[in-house]
Amino acid sequence: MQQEYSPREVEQSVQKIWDENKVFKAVKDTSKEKFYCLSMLPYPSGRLHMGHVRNYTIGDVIARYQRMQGKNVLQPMGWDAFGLPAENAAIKNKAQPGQWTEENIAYMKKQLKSLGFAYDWEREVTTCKPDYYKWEQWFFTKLIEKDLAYKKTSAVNWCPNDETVLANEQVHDGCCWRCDTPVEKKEIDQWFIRITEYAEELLKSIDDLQGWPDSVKTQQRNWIGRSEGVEMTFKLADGESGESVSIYTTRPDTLMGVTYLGVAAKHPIAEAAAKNNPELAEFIAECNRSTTAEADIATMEKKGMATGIKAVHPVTGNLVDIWVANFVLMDYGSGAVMAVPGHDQRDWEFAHKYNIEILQVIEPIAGSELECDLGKEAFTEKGILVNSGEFDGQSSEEAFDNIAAWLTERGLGQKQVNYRMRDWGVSRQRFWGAPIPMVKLETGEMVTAIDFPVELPTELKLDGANSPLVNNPSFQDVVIDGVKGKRETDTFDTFMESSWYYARYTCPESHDAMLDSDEANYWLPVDQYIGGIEHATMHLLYFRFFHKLMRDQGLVESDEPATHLLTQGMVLSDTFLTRDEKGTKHYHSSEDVEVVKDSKGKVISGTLKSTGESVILAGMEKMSKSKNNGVDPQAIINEYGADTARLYTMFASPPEQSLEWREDGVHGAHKFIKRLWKLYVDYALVDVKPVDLKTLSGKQKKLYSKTHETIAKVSDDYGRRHAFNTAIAAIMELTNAISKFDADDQNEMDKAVVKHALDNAIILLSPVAPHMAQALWQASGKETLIVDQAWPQVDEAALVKDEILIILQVNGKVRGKVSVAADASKDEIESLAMENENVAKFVEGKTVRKVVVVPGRLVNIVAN
RNA sequence: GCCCGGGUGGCGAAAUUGGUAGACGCAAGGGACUUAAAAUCCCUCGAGAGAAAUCUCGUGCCGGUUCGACUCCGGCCCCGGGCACCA
Repeated sequence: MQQEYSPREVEQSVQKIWDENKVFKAVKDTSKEKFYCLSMLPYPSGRLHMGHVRNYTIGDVIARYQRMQGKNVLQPMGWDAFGLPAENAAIKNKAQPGQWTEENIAYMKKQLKSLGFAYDWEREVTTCKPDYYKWEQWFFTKLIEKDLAYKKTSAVNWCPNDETVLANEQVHDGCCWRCDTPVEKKEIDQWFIRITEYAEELLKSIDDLQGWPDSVKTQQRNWIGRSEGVEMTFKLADGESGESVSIYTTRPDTLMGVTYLGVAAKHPIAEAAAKNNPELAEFIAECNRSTTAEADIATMEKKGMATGIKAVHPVTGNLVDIWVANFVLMDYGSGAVMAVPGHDQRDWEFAHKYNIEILQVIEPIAGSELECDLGKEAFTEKGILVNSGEFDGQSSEEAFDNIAAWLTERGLGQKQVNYRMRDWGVSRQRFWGAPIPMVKLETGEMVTAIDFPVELPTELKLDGANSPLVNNPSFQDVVIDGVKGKRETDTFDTFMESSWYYARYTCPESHDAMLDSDEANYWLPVDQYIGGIEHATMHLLYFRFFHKLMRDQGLVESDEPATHLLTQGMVLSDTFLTRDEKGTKHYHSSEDVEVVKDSKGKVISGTLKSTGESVILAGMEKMSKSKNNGVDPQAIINEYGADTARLYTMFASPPEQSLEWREDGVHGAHKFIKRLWKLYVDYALVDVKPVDLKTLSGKQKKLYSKTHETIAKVSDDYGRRHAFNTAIAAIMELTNAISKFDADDQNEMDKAVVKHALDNAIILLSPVAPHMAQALWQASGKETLIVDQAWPQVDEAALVKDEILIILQVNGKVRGKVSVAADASKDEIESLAMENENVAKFVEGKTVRKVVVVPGRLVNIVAN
């Protein structure tokens, strides 16, 4: 055994043992409790980043801990291999996206292996391979059969110059990222999956997700956005051609306050009105010069223009103007809204701007402190109806039901439950994705493909912005039952692949079915899912939805894909920038910056090493290429080893918080490993007798108790709290106690207590730093692997305390401390408190009003 | 704009159910070892006052509840994540 810690040698030799013995191969075994530990699969962008290291270390610590609890653990890994970056790289390098992706996977796999994660690599899934996506295509055709998938028109970002569809990411300040042309909205035919059919179940079963964070569950509830309201129609005024306008409102009680209707620029009424109205046509064109991103739409200036068309108020018969409004979306609801400026703030602002009548139809309940001044703002609370004819005097709640009933009787509307969530658009006009398995026959009929996979050509001709699948006869031309047809050239949204990969891991070798139900139902649901908080709604909702779809297809039995979820925070790092004459920002790597610290060590300024120019300290930001503040995990692994990288990322902050990367901290983690290594090697081959609590001396008992307190703390932190940072802090405390313990070479029991503490320290640390723990384990002569070692049991007797420290307070302020027998009575504690000199000083001259005794903790004397 | 988080020493953080604010670590300062540096080891380390005991202040800001608030409630400020074609 080496006296000095050498991570490179240790890690290589330990990884070799794991590989050669297939230590992490997972096999179904009904005699054991299973534990499926899953980290979100990476997009193969080229190299691992620190976010990956953090995500996968969290998963690995949990997986190894659960294995040592005796469970049959499955921890797989794979690649979310379709996506936009491969297309961009392919166009840039004039190469095939598949080849670029494969090279990235090979490199990143090597990096993952060097970090020592306990993956069963035999289950590796790569989503761009036909044997994976063919089942997704097959499944889509099942959804078509059940009418859970359909085609409709929907808006995309369109660059009129390049004549191509742009992702939101490819739109910069409303313009195309390539040619800077202002982006327009364009309606095109696309495929959708009816997630709204499952909205109610997706909402209700959130309550069953007890192991999911509340923040994610709340975000999902709000995303689904269930509301109860009334759907109703406004007929167009006499003499107007066209149909009626359908709207939905959650406030039918304010119906009498409607003074106008708002419709989307793409609404048929708006388009019809624009035919003879060039000014309106120009306004509609202006509305279409925007992106499809909701954040853009919600923050843009609210604008509108009257169409000149009027609708009839269903109750009063009054005529109300129909306006085109840029904040009404065609893709959401019916593309029209009723506007009540008296009781909706956005409508109020719009009415003010365009001088539209503002009516009060709700007043505050008598005696309430709410103010209603429609000259200042809308009154949006519920209250009592006024100016509402036969509904006057009713409460908002009563009027909701009565107005709904009134409309229902006359066939003008009815109560309806609505969801904010929209159907899932899965069409992408891209070439690096799974082809959507649909065929348009020459008869005009749209049919599902019958042959799977519908394979993506491996040699794609890239000659510009358009998809090489379009106008590509060798891909598109097909004959189904003797009828010629052309294949769909859109590919699937990559969220499709990442919605079911977790199930495929359970049976990656299943060649005649999407899933092998025996395997899937043994391993599923996932017991612990780990990934970034940024996936709280979209991915994690599609993931839940797909599981229910697969259940209803008879592929799995459970209702939810994962029982526990851990969402890890981002990895941030120092950002440095300079500005040129134009004010353009230039980001600089920390390696190129010389920092200046004040006397307390706080960084106060910095200069560029090359030119001496002073830099702006832009604070901690998410590591990214664009900010030039990324730290390459490979450099850390090369310098300090994988165990240090793992230890630092687990110690620096709790997993759910963002992690601020500091090289200094990495160094500190490395120092701790070296210290524990040194302590251990001296004792590695010391042969000791078993420890018996009853015969221990005071100092021995203290270390033995500390050992068992640490076991209890670390077990709880790993298993229940996922507080890896405090678990490591506890192991550090134990290590400090070991090094302070002055063992007598001649005292057998001294050595036994120290060895006991050291053995436990490395077992407890092994999920985080598995290589060094295994190497030390071997060094002490053990032939089994530390990962197969049973997790240590707490000796409860060692936790029993004879004396307890009691805090003495006067009026809530600490005035002293006293050690009392663990079984001291309240009265005894109270009198001990009164005897304390400092306490007496503060009570003197005052009357004791009350004494609060919290057993085992404190005494608070209230006196004045 | 809407939804969800977060804000504690010079820094990362801890305080698990309302009960000692700052565990553990980094940086910094002092010391030991060394020709020297690195490495390692020891000591100090929220601010202010004091020789010390100890006292006062202190968890983004303002207010409230409580014997007692980092923790609960109301209002505000700032930072981050998401908003449906980045993944």
